[in-house]
Amino acid sequence: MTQKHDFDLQDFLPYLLNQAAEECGLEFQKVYKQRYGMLRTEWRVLFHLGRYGDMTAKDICDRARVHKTKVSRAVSALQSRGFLKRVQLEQDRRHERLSLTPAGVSAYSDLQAVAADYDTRLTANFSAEEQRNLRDALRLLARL
Amino acid sequence: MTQKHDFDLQDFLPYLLNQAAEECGLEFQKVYKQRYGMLRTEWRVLFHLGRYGDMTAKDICDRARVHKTKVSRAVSALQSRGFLKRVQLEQDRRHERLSLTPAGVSAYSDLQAVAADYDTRLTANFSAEEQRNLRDALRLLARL
DNA sequence: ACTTGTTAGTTACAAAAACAACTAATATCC
DNA sequence: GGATATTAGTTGTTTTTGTAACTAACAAGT
Repeated sequence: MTQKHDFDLQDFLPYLLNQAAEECGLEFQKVYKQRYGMLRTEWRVLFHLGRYGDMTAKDICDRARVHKTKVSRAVSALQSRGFLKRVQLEQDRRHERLSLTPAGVSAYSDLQAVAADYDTRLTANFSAEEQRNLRDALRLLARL
Repeated sequence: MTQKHDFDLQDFLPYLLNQAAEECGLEFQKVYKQRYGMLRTEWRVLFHLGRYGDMTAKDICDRARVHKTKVSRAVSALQSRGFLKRVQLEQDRRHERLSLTPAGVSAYSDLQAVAADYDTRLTANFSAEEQRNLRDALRLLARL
């Protein structure tokens, strides 16, 4: 019986993407975990608010493509640790505007700098054009 | 106070990689989940054995960079559903050689074809050179 | 032979994620 | 105005993962 072996697992894009994402995520994860005890979704919520300004949990769900239960729990955790505060909107009391506290802003600034650094290091071996092509391709694949 | 906003979250490579991996993994995941009730690690173990031939759990751990507990559970699950069998090696009874059953080979063939198809569709919008560059970059980032 | 160390794999328990069911507020249709 | 549907967000339960401790087999030095 002859096997086909059309392609290698290492050439399968979903697999490759996953391996790369896992490898690249690890180091940064250590930082926000050890320095602030944050989970991945918590860091993402923090980053959204820090980078794009106040918004509701729903906004974050849509922008980051994270399920609302994950965001809900991340928001609770961040609030209980004093990184953000919630204000119910008067015009529609279902929504609540989330905004970072000074501690939140400070954590964001710190982590954002680490992230920027790390990103630079990750792509140090790529030319400017290669970097652009890579990010373009990834954005396309991610439908962002 | 002026914010720096060095970069966008969507330009942060670990984030981008993650979003792309998640998006691209979804569709294929549905297939192996619905068609064979497999988990991600189970599909990977199946693929390793189908594509690269019999090997031990440890070999799979090393090649796929998966923790041994995950592989152990995946192997048990695949075995209990009749997709693979284990044979303890005589020269060293700590090892066991894993090999696919006919049902396992059949599932592999099927899923492998689906994967090949899907990969082709994913990269349909890229030129041959762009595809090569993308995979090269990802392999580099994944340290594969 | 016998302590010490290492390796392959499993098991048990804790953390995190996925999924579904729920509440409360608003919108819509009759 | 009142039943019905939607929407934002939460809570509870089940899967899945991560971590650490464990067993069994072997290796190596003394």
